[in-house]
Amino acid sequence: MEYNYQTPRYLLVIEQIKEKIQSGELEPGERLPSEMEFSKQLRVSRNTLREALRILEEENIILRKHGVGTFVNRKPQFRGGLEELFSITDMIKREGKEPSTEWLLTGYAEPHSDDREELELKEDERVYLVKRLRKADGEPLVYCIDKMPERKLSNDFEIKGESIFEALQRDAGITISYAKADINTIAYHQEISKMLGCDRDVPLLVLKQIHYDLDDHPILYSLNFFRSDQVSFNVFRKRMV
Amino acid sequence: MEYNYQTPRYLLVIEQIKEKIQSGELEPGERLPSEMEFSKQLRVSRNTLREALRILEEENIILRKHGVGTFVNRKPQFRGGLEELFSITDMIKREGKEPSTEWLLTGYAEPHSDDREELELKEDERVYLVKRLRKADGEPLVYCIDKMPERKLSNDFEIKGESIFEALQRDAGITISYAKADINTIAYHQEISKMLGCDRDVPLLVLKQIHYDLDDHPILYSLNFFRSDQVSFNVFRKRMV
DNA sequence: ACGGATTTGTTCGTATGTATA
DNA sequence: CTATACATACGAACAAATCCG
Repeated sequence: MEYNYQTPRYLLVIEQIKEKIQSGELEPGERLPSEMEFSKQLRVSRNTLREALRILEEENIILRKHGVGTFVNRKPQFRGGLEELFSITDMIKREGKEPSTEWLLTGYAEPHSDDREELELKEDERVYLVKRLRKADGEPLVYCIDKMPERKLSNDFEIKGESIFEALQRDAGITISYAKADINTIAYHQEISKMLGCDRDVPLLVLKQIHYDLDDHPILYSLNFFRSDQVSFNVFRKRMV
Repeated sequence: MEYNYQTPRYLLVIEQIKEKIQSGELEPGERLPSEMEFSKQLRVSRNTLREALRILEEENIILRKHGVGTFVNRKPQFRGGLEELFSITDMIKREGKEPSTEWLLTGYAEPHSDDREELELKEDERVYLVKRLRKADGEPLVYCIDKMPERKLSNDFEIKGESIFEALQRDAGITISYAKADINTIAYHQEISKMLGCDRDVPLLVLKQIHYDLDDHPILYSLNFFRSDQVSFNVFRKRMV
């Protein structure tokens, strides 16, 4: 066989695969054909294909799993700027998707030790607890736990189908002014991962926030669990010298 | 046996376990005794112990793995504020630990397609590539990949043992002024997780940053992979109405 | 709990084109 | 032109991880 070394064959294979992804022939998350089959399709040796895959993996375009297969990487499509308190509703709308919320639980509950500390609760004070699953076009995206100190709320405080910020404003006359956010990640959570409908190998981004009112009192303690294959956060960072 | 129902027994068990963690008898990451054995130790039934564990898991103090065991959760000890461009060295020093850096690679390399886009590279332009492993008291904490466009640097540009910001300032007269940061997470990375010495179930926090100079030109493209059991990020978020 | 099938990971051997001294 | 080194390309065999009945 004669070779044309103007451009090496594995580079051509890389372009072919990228094109298949661009054109939608290979969708994010989808499995590529097995190396054996794919190499026949593309009319190159398995080794040449593997060299292409090696580079695509380095470029973070595909993900290879030993004994399982090779997959097109999903890129997070929802992005939230962290400088501002973003509304998850807006984040979803910005992507042209339809936001919806599944209300799992509302009502008073006993606080955990964390809650007591973060919300500066008094002895025996309960919290108003809200658990929600928020979706984009019906696909679960975030699981939200929100807690508010009982004493800050009116007796008949209730939330139904509206934003928590709005309910606090209307029912208790409280304006949220800022929040301290903490970002972390967990590998997998039995319940939460299941509710979000994501596999064992999709970690969750955890956004833990304490919201304060205009008088710097802690009002709202939020835990948000985002699907990390759908969401990323971004920040503008200034250099202070 | 007579019971004292002033406080239910499982709450006492919770306190006992928390105390063991506080006192250091149980260390973060350590496995608790099996439920059978532990319940004998604490002189309660396995069910009572399980009720305590259920709550501790809900409070995120322990982690239970089906068929494996129960573990004390590690709390991230290193925290980085995202508003400012923090130095990882400072982040480590702030915790009273000794920072050190293992230089894995420095030199020119071919850019990936991402690099080309983010750094606005010219055709055939290479990047100066730095790979480092940064440690606290000898323990790996972050794996860093940094890339700079060739054309912005002097011919004899070289980095050895100093900060990249300093080297850019000294050798190329470039001042980094701000950065756009993107936060995400990946479940596991064969090489990187191994280098950081963390298990399959510790995800990595990924901080992807593009740094700009005073003229808003992209100068430095950084990928930082943090051990998520050691590090968390925090931000102060203002409400814009 | 086990075995077999599938898939990726690794390492050989071999051959050819390109670049350089 | 030769000798050498290197990157590219193909094929084959085996190891290791995973999946499924």
